[in-house]
Amino acid sequence: MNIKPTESELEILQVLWENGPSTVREVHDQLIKKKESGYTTTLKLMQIMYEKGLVKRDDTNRSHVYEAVISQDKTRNLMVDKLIKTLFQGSSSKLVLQALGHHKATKEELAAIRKYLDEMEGREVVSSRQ
Amino acid sequence: MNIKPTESELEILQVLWENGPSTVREVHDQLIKKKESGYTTTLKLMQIMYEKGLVKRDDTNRSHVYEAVISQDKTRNLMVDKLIKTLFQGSSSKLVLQALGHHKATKEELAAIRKYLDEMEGREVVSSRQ
DNA sequence: GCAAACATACGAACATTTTCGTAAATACAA
DNA sequence: TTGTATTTACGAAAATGTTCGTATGTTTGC
Repeated sequence: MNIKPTESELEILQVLWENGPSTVREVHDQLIKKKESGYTTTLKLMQIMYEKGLVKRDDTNRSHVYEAVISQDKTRNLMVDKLIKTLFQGSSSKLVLQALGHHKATKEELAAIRKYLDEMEGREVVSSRQ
Repeated sequence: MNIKPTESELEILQVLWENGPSTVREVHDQLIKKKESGYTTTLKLMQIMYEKGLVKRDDTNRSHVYEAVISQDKTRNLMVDKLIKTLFQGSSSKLVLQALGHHKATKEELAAIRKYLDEMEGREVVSSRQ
């Protein structure tokens, strides 16, 4: 998959990931909560995404139902990868420290990260809980 | 600062951050190591960046010397912020786990992250290793 | 001084992305 | 049936980003 979604395409994918397969109308109704735009604009974008293979669609009914082809996880990975390459000299830990340094995380989140580090280093996870 | 550098602009900023204030020639010589392109293309881009306020320049000499206005750290933060907002539902820890999960980090890097977590949680750093 | 090399300025072509108007088909309601 | 609303398809304008040719001025070496 060599395809990098554009900004607008990402917004649409976001809706499809959250709400599952949707019609253009449904996607558009979500989008306009955030930003003014015409219906045919959303339609056109989704048609282009279809041509690109970013979404598939069921056109048995008059209102076609679109579904994301590329998963959120894959896309996240793609974008993180690019960011690390272009802005963090290929160092994922730099990105991690940047993210932790500038964005609040809850106790639970930090614990989750720590747990992940533990597993990664092959340590025994301390059973400090019931 | 409402300005989001474009892809090409980021490449130029990268060079300016690494090498400090530079002439168009110097920047261009770096860029062509990665990608074919004409000199006037680089020139034009840097002129546009100047108009946008992304760089400042010293034009006392014939070869103008350009310098990044926005710092690498600020830019990194900006981009990470956007990524977290648009793809990770505002959760920085999701981004962190994604980055750690899909990209190799060295032992030292992992240790640095752990140390950061320790400090963040106000814990004593356990010296459990040599 | 003069030509070659090098620098900036500028406009325009080109590419990509976004936006929307209009037409045609289909469903729906009176 | 007839008109109103909804949908897709399509083309093209508008907006943004990238690339480069050409003109013009400046420096350098002979």
